[in-house]
Amino acid sequence: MASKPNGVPALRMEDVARLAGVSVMTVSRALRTPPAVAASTLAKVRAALEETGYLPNLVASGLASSRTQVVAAVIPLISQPFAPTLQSMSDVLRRASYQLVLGVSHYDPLQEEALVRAFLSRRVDGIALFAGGHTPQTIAMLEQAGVPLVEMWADSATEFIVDAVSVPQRRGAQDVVRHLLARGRQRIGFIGGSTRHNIRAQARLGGYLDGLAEAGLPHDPAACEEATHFLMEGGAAALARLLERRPQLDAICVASDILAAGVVFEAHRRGLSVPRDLAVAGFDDAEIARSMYPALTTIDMRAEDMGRRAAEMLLERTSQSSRVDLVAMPSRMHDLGYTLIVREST
Amino acid sequence: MASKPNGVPALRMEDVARLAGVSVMTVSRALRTPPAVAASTLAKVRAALEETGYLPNLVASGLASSRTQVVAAVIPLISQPFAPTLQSMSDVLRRASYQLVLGVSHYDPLQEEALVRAFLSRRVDGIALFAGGHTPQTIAMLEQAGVPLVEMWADSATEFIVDAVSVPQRRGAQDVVRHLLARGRQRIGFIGGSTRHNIRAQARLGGYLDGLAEAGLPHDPAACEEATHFLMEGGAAALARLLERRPQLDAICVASDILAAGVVFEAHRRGLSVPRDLAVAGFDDAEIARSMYPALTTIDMRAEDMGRRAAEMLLERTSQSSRVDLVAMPSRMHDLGYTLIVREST
DNA sequence: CTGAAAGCGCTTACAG
DNA sequence: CTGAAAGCGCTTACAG
Repeated sequence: MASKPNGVPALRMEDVARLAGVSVMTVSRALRTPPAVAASTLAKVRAALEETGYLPNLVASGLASSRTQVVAAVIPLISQPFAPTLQSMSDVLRRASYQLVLGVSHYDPLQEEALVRAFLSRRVDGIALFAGGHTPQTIAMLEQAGVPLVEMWADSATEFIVDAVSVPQRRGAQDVVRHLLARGRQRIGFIGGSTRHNIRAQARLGGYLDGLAEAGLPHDPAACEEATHFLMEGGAAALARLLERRPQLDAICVASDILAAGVVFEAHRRGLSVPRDLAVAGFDDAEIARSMYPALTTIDMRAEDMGRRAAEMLLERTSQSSRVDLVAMPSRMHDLGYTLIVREST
Repeated sequence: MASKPNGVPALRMEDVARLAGVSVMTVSRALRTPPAVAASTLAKVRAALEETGYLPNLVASGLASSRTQVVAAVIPLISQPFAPTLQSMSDVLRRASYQLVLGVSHYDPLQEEALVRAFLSRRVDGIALFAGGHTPQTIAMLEQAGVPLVEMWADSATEFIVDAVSVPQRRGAQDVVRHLLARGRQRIGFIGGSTRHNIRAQARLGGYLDGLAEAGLPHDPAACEEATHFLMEGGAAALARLLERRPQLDAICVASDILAAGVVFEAHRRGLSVPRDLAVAGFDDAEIARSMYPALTTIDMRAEDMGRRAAEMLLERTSQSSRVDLVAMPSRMHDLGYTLIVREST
C-alpha cells in the first residue's frame, strides 16, 4: 500500500517507538503532551524522532481523535481586499495549531455549496463563510454536521446563521455620500457589483440611496451602474456606460476600491482630472487605494480585524466540543465599525 | 466521540447500508465505482444516500486507501500574478477529483519548509512549489516522503528537483530591454524584487544586464534598485530612490507589473508623463497591466498554462503510485515560452 | 508515568 | 455482483 516502488514504506509511530524502546502511546504522548512524559523517556523519543525524520500521519490522528485541526474559509474571490482577512485568520489559527484551507466561490451559491460539502467531507473543525447568499442545502448541511461556523463581512443589519463578524457597510456608504456632498458635489453617481447573492453590494447601494435621501436629492436610476465583474476593467467599463447616460456627473461613489481604480483609469483615459472634474470614492481600503495616484478616498473595512475576530470566534466554538448545535446555539454578532479615509481622489 | 452535545452522532456508511439493506462494501462501491454495482442495488443505495444526506468521511477513506485526493501548492504571495495559475491548477485537479490546498511562504524558505512539513503530515498526494530557494531539509523531506512534486515559475536555465514548468524569464527581460532601446531609450534603469531566495528575480535582473551588454551599454549599478516588498508602494519607493541618484533615466525595466504600477503612480506624482518622460515596462501580465492607464508593456508569463501544466504533471505521477522515487526518477522540464506585449507605457 | 486493548470509518484483498 | 475479514496509523479510555 503506502510503499515506494522500491518497497520502502512510510515511517509509522511504531518504528519510532521500537527505536526508542518505548510503546507507541509514549511516542504519541511525547508528540502531543510532552510534560506528561518522563524527561529521560522524552529524550529517548526525541532522539528517535530526530534520527528517523518521522512525520506524524495527521490523517490517522484525525480519524482517531475526530479532530482534523483544519479550518476552512470560503471566499468569493482570491484577491484584494480579502488577503489581509485571510492573513490574520491564518495567523490566529496557526498559533492554536490549526491550519487554514481555502475555497473560492466566485460569488456563486452553488459553488459555495460544493465547497462546503467537500470541506464537511474532510471533517474540518470549523468553517468561515462570507455572509449571505447561501443555498438552503448549504445551511441544512452545516446544521446537520454541527460544525462551528462564522460568517464574515456581514452588514450590521444582515441575517446570519449563528456567529458573524460585521461592519456597518450601509452606514459607511452613506458617509461617503455625505463626504462628497460636503465637498460640494451635487451630481453623484454610483457603481457597484451585482447585488445578486451579494448582501455587501446590496448594503452599499442602500447606503448610497440613504445618503441621497438624507440630502433631499432624488434617486436617479440612470446614475447607477452595475459592474459585470470585480476587476478594474469592470469598473472602467461601468464608468463608460454611466457617462454615456449621465455625462454631467461630478462624483462617483464606487462600492469597491478595485472597481474605483478602474473608474479613475477610465476617467484619465477620457481626459478627465480626478478629483477636479470627477471625484471618485472607493470602498474596502484595499492595497491599491493607498498606492495609486491619486490615492483613493475609501472606507476602511477592518479587513484584518475581521479575520482575527472570525478565527477567535471559531476557536471558542471548537474548544467546546467537536460538534455543536447550530440551531439551538445563542448566536453572536461582533460589529467592528469602520473608518472613512479621505485621500486625494475626492 | 464524534457526537453532538445532544447525542446525535455523525452518519456513517453503516447507517446508509442498514437503511438500504446492503453491506457497507456495497455502499462504498456505489459511491466510488457505480458501474460495479447492480442497477437495482444502486437505486436502493442512492435512495438511502439521499434520505440521510450522508457525507462520506474522507479522513477515514484517506487513511484506508493511502490517498487523500488532495494536492498542495506553496506560493510566495497570495496575489497577482499567481491567481490565474492557481485557478487553472484548481480546475484541472477538480476534474480529476483532487482538491487544491494552499500555503503562503512569503518568499521565506523556512516558512516553505514548515508548510511542506505540514502538507506531508497531512499526506497530500502531490505538491507544487515555486522553483528555487528551498532549504536542504525541505528537499530531504520531499525525497523521503516520495511525494509527486512539481516546481513552477522556473527559468529555463534553473535547477530543479524532478519536474518543472518554466518560462525563459531571463530572455524575456532581455527582450524588454531590446524593445526599450528600439523605442529610442538610452538610459534604462531597473527595479526588481529581492534576488535573495528568488530565482525569478535573479533571472529577470540577469536578462536586463544581458540586454545592456548586447547593446554595448555599460552596467551602472546605481541605475538598479531593489524594492523592499512586492507591493505597488514598494515600486513607488524604489523609483523615488532611483531618481534621486539617476534623475536623467528615460526608461525603467521593472521585474513585476505590481511594482511597475507603483512606478507609474510615483512618476505621475512627480509630474512625469509616462511614457513621454519615462517609459515603464513590467513583467507577468498581471490584471493591472492591461487595466491601468497607461496600460503596461509587459511579458506574458503564461500564468494560466503554468498552473494547468503543473497540475497535469502531478496527476501523471500520482496515477503511477502513491509514492514515487524522486531521486531515481527521470526529471522533466516543460518550457512554456513567453510573449512581449507592447502597450501604452513604453 | 507507561502500556495493552479497542476503536475511529473507511478500503483493500479475497472468497464466493 | 456482493460481503466478511483484516487493516490503514493513529488516539481514547482504562488499568496498573
